[in-house]
Order: sequence, then C-alpha cells, then structure tokens
Amino acid sequence: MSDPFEFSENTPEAHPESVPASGPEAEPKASGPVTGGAMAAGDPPYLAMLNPEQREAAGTLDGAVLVLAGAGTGKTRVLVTRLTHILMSRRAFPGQILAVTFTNKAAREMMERVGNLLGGGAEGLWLGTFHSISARILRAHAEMLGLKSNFTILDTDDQHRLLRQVMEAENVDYKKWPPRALNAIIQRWKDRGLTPDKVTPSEASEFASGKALNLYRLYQSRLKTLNACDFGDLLLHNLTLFTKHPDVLADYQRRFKYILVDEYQDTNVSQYLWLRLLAQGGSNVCCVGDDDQSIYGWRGAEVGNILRFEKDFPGAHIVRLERNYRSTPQILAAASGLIAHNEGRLGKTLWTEGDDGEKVRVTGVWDGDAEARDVAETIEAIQRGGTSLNEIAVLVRTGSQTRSFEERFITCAIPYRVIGGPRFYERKEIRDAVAYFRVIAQPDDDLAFERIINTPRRGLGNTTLQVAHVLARAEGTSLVSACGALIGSDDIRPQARTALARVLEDFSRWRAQAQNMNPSELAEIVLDESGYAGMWQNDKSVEAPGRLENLKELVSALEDFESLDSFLEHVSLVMEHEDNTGTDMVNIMTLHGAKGLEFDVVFLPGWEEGLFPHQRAMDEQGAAGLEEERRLAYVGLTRARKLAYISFAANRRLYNQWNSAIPSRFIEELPKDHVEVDVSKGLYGGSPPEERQKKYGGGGSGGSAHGQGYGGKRRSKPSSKKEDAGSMVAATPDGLTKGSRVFHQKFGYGRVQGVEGNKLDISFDKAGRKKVMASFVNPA
DNA sequence: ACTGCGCCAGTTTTT
DNA sequence: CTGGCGCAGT
Repeated sequence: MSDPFEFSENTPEAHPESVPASGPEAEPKASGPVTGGAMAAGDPPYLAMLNPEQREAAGTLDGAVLVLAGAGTGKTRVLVTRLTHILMSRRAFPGQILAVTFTNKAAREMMERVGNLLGGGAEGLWLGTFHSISARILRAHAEMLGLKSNFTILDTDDQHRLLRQVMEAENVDYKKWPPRALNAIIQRWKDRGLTPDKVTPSEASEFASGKALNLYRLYQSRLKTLNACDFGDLLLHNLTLFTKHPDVLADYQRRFKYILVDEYQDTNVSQYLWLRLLAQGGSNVCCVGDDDQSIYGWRGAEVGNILRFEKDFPGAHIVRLERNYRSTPQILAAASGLIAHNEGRLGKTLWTEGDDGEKVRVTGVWDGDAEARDVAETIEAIQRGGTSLNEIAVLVRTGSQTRSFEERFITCAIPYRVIGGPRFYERKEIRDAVAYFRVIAQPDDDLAFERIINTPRRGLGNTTLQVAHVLARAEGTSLVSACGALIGSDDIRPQARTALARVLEDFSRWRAQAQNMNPSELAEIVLDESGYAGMWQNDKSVEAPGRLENLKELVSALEDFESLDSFLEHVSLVMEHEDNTGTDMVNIMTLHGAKGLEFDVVFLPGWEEGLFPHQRAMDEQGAAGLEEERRLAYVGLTRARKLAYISFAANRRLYNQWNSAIPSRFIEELPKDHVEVDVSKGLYGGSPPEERQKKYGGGGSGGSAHGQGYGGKRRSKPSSKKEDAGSMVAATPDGLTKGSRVFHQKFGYGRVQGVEGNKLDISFDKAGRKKVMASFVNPA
C-alpha cells in the first residue's frame, strides 16, 4: 500500500510540537505516570482497569519486557492497552510502532481493539503478521536482493511444482523423493535463517542421496528468475537485506521505537533474528508468550527463544500473568495437572476465583460414530439448557476428524461451521482464476502461466509447453516471452501457433484494461473472455455449479480491492475464509486452529494413543514431540470456560481399516480429583483409569508399552453390542422410496438411492451422496 | 492432444 | 476411499 519510506511524514522531526524529543538516544525519561504495577494516582483509566501484573506489563514502557502470559490471563488485553498507552502518552507516533502477530486474525483483532480503546488515530501502525510486514519491507527494497518489487509470493502448490521441475532437471526421481518432503527440508532451513551458503554440508540430510542442498540452491535461483518468493523467503530476504545493507537496517531501527510481539513462543529462528536485528537499535521491546502453549515446533518454532529472552535483553523486565479469567477452577486444575507432566517449563501457577464448576468429563465410546453421536446428544442437551451454539466447540487433533461430526450434526440438524477447513483460495477454480490475474499482473509468472495455458483446453498441450520451456531456458527468459517468440517460428504446429497468439493477445489486452478498470470488472471480463467461466458452465458434473458460485464470490471479493496487486498480496498472505460468525452454530476446528479462542463448552474427542498424541509427532520428534502434543492438549482444555468433555473410542477407522485403540496417556495424566469418568456408555464400566489401563494393556506413561497405539487391524466394522437404536427417531410417514425426489434444508434437492430403516441414502444434486435421517427431508 | 484406466500412496498441525 | 500420476489407446 504505502511506501514504508515516507519517514518524514511520521517522524518527530516533522512534528516538533507533538513530541518532546527525537531519536532513540534522546528518548525522554518516562513522562507517563506509570512504570510499574502499583496503582498510581493519575493512572489513565485504561490502565486502571487492569490487574497489577497486567498493569506492570502494559505500563512499563522503557526497556525490554517479557510477559509470560498463561492461558486466559488477558495477554491480548495487555498488548492492546500497552499499545494504546504508548500512543496516548505521546511517546511515539503510530508509524513508529511495530506490532507483530502470527495470524491475520490476531492482527485484525488487535487493530480493532486498539481502535476501540483509542477511538481513532491508529492509522500508520505497523501492525501485521511476520509475513505481511516482512513482505512490505521486502517490496520496498526488492531490487537490493535481485527481485522486482512486484515479486510473486508462491503458495505451497507452486512450491511443489517448482521443486519438481528442479528435481526433474537434476534427474532426481521425484516419485521416490517427494517434492513436498524436500520442501519441508528447505522450509526448515529457512526457518532457521539458513540461506544455501549457510547450510553446513554435514546437514545435507539423507534426501535424494544428499542432493537436498544442491536442489535448494537451484530452487533459490529459479525463484529469483521467476521474481518470486516462498513464505520462508520473506523473512530470509529481510535478514539478508538487513545484514548486507546496514544503512537500511539502521533506518528501520530508528523508525521503530516500540516493538510488540504476540505469541513469542511460536517464533522460529529467522523471526527471532529479524526481531533482534530490528530491536538492537534501542527499541523498547515487549514480547508476550506462553511456553506451555508452544505448539508449532514442527514448523520451526523455537521455545528456546522465550527462554533466552533475558540473555538477549539484559535487565529485561519479566512479568508473569497467572490470574486466569477464563476457566473454572476444576478445568484449570485439570489442565495444570496435565501440563505438569512436561519437563523444561518456565513454570507458572495459574489461579482463578469463583465457583469450582464441573469436573472435566471423560467418556469412552465404542467407535468414532458413537463418539459423534454422543457429542451431538450432549450438545442438544446443553442447548436446551440455554447455551448458544456459538459458545460450543469441538476441537479435533486432525482435520480428517471433522467429517464424522459434520455428518452427525447434519443428521441431527445441528448447525455447525468448520473453521480452517478447506480454504477458499485453495480451491481449484479459485487458483485457476487467480493464476490468470497473476499473469496479468506479472507476465514473468511462469508457474501461473503454466497452470492456465491450457485451461480451458485450447490445444496447447505438453508438446508445446516443452518446446516453450526449452526455449525459455536457452534464452534465459520467461515462458511468456518464449511463447511470444514461438508464434513467429515454426517450431510448433500452426494450430498451436494461432492458439498461442490468441492467448497472448488476450493477456496483453487485459493488461491494458487493468490500468483503467477496477479489479472486479476486470475479473469478470477475464473469466468470460478466457472461456474459463464457460468451461464450468458446460461442465455437467455435480460440483460445477458450486465452482461457478465460488467464482462469482471471487469477483465480488475483488470489489474490496483497489488494484490487482493488492488483491494478489491478500491472496498469498491472508489465506482465509470469512467466517459467518453472525449465525448461531457449533464450531468445529483443529486444536491448532483453536489457539487464542475460548468457548463455554469444549469437546475434545479422539484422545487415543496414536491419534492424540499423534504417532507421527512421536516418531519424528520423540520426547519433544510428545511434550508438544501434551501442550496441545493443554491448549485444548484451557479453551473451555465452563465445561470440558474428553472422549476416546475403542475402535476407529483409518483409511479404510478399523483399528482398535487404547485411551490416550493424557487421560491417565489428568488429575483424578478434577475428572469425572462417564460410565453410562457401558464401556470401561466404572473402572478407574488405573484399572482400565491394565485391562487394555497400556503401560506407564512414556513407556514403550504404549507401543503403536492402534492395535489390531480389521477390514470390517467391529460389531457393537449395543445398537444405536436409542438415538433413532421413528421413521417418517412420508412414504419415501427409492427414486423419490426430496429436499433437504442443507443439501438442497436430491434423489433417494436407497432406504435403510429410517435412514435414506440420497444422491444430492449439489452436495453429493449422503445418508440422512428420513425426518430431515421433505418430498420435493 | 485428449481420454480413460489402473496403480500407488497418503493424511498433523499452517503463515 | 480418494486423488494424483503414468501409461496406453484414440
């Protein structure tokens, strides 16, 4: 948006009356009334509203501050108040404050709350995610790194395709060595701030017989020719920029008088180095985090960063927030007892006031379906008790677990939303459309061009593409320019030549139109003239209408953007779907997705060895992986204000196999006094956890006796003693039979394919084939 | 150049 | 069970 180098606009020099002194050296001594936690007369009202520790964290503006904020202790409130305090006490202009978060959601929330507290005047804040802020900085200095400022940010799909190309060129068998695995290795290097020249050969990894490093180098050079970056590069290039151009760094250091960091425990090495470089100019740094909530180690986060804060900033002020405002004492005690099994914690003692509340409920069920049924029933009961569905969440370990709940909720007509599910911008049709925009915005974007050159089909297949590739490589140009050259040559068939000429013509026309047209209009023209929309209109498959619907949504989403460029930036960095929070719905999401959220009632299904803790976490990270899983469990429990329900199933289907499972070790680790085992399901009848453990052959915690988690494998569903007749409703008297047309409130119209008792097997026109309770459909 | 078939491998979490 | 990929046939 705005150039980050409009320093003069925002610096004190330009407003001598408003700010007493300029430059970090001449920083005035505390002119604000508060520097510590003690309540002082004359505290501004926004500080007076905080508890003493919070006040200390928000009010200590000089020097470095580390806030160890336990779950539900008001850390966002502290950050927001601190930011407001800095502005209200006129210590800095908005443009001199850098506030970084990990998620766009967190950034948005902070912006909103600062706005509320401040009532305007927060424009110009550098508030955003690590990625968006480093992208902004990088765009301003792209040429220093051999990039153009309109560089493309590649998504994972592009990364994989590019890596595959590189591997093909190097004769590395990409079937044997999956590009995604290589990508993971490279991203880990990038997370640690390692450019190819800094990776020590000893780290070269087993991948492709030690060729990973070389592939990394080639990948980087391909990125540069493509004028593109992947996620990791955004930070990495910033680091290079700052170290190679001290003057640039100095400018930013001078600019940012205050730095605020959220979720500090999740920073990786390169983010840490980035912060440290920026802070070294004497900024007042404030990092907020909770080592017990570090759940991103698998993508390079280093809890160590939080542990070494004092070393990095000698004399740092450390504030602990331990008063929890969220959960009941029972829930808090259960969560604390669980997390106490981890070693190497900074250690906090959370406390709270108020009624004990209900103990954490633990239920064992027969299988995943029973679990979903059980959760649905409980939700219905809770809802009858007056709790709104918005206040209820189902937190699962893996994305694939959401399905059984969705199906059950649909059958029971419980409205729900899946947060963080398949994302809008990751759908095929959206990615295709975006690829068109990318080529318009940046003709050199080979990956995007390649994606849509023959979509819709226009007779430009593999042969043509290969020829173009070869030429591009030989000439050192982009695919688009190579294609331009091909039109005038006879290296390809005349048919292909005309087709190619036509697309290129289209693109240059669109490019011209892009100058004086809003993006939304342009999108409509492009989707129409390219034949892309037409392609789906002619498609008779069930999902085609949905795809067209999505394309329409995309066009209207474009209305919010001033330029194609800003939209593309949004697509790459703000990969999220707007959530319809307006309506009352149960929330389903992964535990990772739930961090930072809270609900009255939380369901935590799937607490089985192998699923949670996840086998892979333990295989790949060992003891550290297990501890991270335990923190994930802790995060899950601490999302609950009033009620937490944990469940595990004795049988679970994975791929297409039934596996018997044993309860998660985390269940045994819950302090017994704060847990109530639900025996009503007839499983694990009444036996306390210790006995249950013997019954199912589980060993002590951490022991290998837990083994593989999932036990025997069977092909067919294990027979249950209890049929689920209890949850059945009498069949409808509608007399629906095979072939009847029906209408379902959620799925729309469909045709009955079969009748099984009171369930109907229906093939819906749009939603596909589902089994639904007869009482929820009406004859069409 | 495109279509269809059969084989395989895969599913943790995300900016 | 799905989807991606390679191969063979048109």
